[in-house]
Amino acid sequence: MSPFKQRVIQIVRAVPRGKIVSYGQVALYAGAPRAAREVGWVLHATEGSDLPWWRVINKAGVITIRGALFVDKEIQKKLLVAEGVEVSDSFKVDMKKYRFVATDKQLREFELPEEYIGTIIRQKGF
DNA sequence: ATCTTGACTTGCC
DNA sequence: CGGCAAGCCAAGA
Repeated sequence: MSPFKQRVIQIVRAVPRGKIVSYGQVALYAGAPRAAREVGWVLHATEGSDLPWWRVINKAGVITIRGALFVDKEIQKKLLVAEGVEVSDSFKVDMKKYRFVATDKQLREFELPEEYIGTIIRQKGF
């Protein structure tokens, strides 16, 4: 398993109940700012594990799950609603309200280079 | 090695 | 807002 995958898993696990992160955000925390699509790939590949994959959606706050065999938008919506996250009929979530932002301490636990953490902190919006 | 395919993002109308 | 093209990068074929 690649280090990237390991980090993605670790990061997603750090997302608390009722909170949401975007793929790009996870990619950023994982040290690969432009690897958002790979995050989706990793989640897909780890289907069946205890990973809270449903807390990862796209940046616009929309559930964009595609072509999954055993999971679909409805399932994900249900899982989120069960945690107290409001999901609209068009599968949209209020990111401003539910977005999870990693603390400095957590970022350090992700074992990223010190200067890279500075880069992340400098990033205001995603 | 080369080409296609995404559970994505960003920028430009 | 909404649609579209390009960018990105790992996996599979």
